[in-house]
Amino acid sequence: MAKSIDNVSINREGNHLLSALPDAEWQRWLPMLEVVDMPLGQVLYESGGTMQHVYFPTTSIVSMLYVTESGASAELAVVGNEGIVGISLFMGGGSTPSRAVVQSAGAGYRLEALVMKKEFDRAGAVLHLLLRYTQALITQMAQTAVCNRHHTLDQQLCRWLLLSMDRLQGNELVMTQELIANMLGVRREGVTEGALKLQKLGLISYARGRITVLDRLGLEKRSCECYAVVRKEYDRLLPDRLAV
Amino acid sequence: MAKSIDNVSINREGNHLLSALPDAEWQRWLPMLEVVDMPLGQVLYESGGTMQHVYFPTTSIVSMLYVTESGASAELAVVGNEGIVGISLFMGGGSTPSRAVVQSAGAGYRLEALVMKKEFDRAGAVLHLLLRYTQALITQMAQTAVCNRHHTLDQQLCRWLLLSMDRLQGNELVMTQELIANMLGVRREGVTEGALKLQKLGLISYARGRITVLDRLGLEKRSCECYAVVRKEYDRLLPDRLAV
DNA sequence: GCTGCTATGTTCGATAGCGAACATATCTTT
DNA sequence: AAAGATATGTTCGCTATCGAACATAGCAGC
Repeated sequence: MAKSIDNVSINREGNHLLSALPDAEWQRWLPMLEVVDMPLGQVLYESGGTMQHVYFPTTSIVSMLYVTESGASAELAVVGNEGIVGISLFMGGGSTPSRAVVQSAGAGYRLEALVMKKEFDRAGAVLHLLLRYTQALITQMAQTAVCNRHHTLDQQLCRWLLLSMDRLQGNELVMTQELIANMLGVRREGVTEGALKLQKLGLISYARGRITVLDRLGLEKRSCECYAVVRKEYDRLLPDRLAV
Repeated sequence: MAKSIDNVSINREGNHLLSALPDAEWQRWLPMLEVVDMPLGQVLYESGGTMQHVYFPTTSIVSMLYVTESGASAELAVVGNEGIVGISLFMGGGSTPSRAVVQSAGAGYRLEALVMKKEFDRAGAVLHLLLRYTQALITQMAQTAVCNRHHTLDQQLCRWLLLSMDRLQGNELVMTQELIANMLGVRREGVTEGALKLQKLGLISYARGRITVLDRLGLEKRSCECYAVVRKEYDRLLPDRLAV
């Protein structure tokens, strides 16, 4: 139990938005923040559904995913320890046409929707921090749109790996090619071919759902510009977050 | 001159965000709002550039456009009389990696950046209105990403025509196929072929940069779901706007 | 009424990614 | 050790879109 209390105080650094909070806010939020386990595939909110909580991932990654009428899917953005899941809560809509799914199992904090809304409406540092984060997220979504239009599957795979690695500690990613294909909105076979190339080049190695990045710079070189644009914009807008 | 004053009072209805303002705000803004002409191709802000004003289009349409390193372009969202150009100003970033270009000539209001920021930071109705609008815009960008991934050029052309028509009065659009191709991020020839099909079906007619929509419902049927999703979300989030 | 410019129409080979079917390999359970 | 499930590898024909080249048609200016 002492360990658990330790974790709580340590983990303030686990999510960069939380760690960027002024001390007063952090102290006020602390008793209301719940540590939650976020297993692979968990749906944090459904398309059009109202959300009961917002989530601050620490060791997990969450995808904002859109599923078309015909069943095809496409990731709009990915949220990890740098962000928050559920922006539509404070943006005023309360729901979005997309879905939030845990893409890489791990942990996070959650805060009740009502509490979050009240904190946001104090119109202080929290509001400005969250809006800056939202703009970074907008950039990611915009770049996803561009990338979907103009860049090859191989480039997109690199971009996706890099974005994901930035949101995790270590250089390993627990993720099948099937799931990656779902995120990118392409066929699994396409991801297999792309991954094979990257492995032959010595940039990554993988086996049955475990991908290890061996050469980060190599990936960046093979990626389209989209990764760097997004990365740069996150760094610019959220300078308080920890280096990754 | 009397006419011009008339226009001002009439034109409050020209932009739905302005018309949704509480009366107090409108009265305060009125002397600070500048009527501006917005000619085709005008760049309201450049990628990464700071903006001096925010714009409220009335009879014009503005595209948020991203241009890749290789010169390819893709529209992220379109803003017309329902919205505002320059959200990054109040979101906190001050700039974005995208560009805002006038896609259909017309007029609009503009407000000085500093004034806008001050008004937003009053944290009242203006803030909430603008954030709801921003969420609608986010939906449009998300749907653009999905559409770029999964839908055919023909479907996207229909979506684009419908989104544009919603932001203009009348059923005519002054726009060359070359420009449309730029927005959709495809070749001009592809747009020509798509437009030909639509014309043969009697859904539109066009000649040298003038497109007339003859059968709106027909376009909606040929469009992908993306148009309806975006439209619905705008209606949900901005219920005060005028019917189009 | 000619000239040039812009907008649209047409064609052809190339290619990235799709859809489907099937093969192999590794892990899990019994 | 056998059986099943899961993850990855491979192949083949197909289609939408691309890239490029060129043809036509309407409008603008001289």
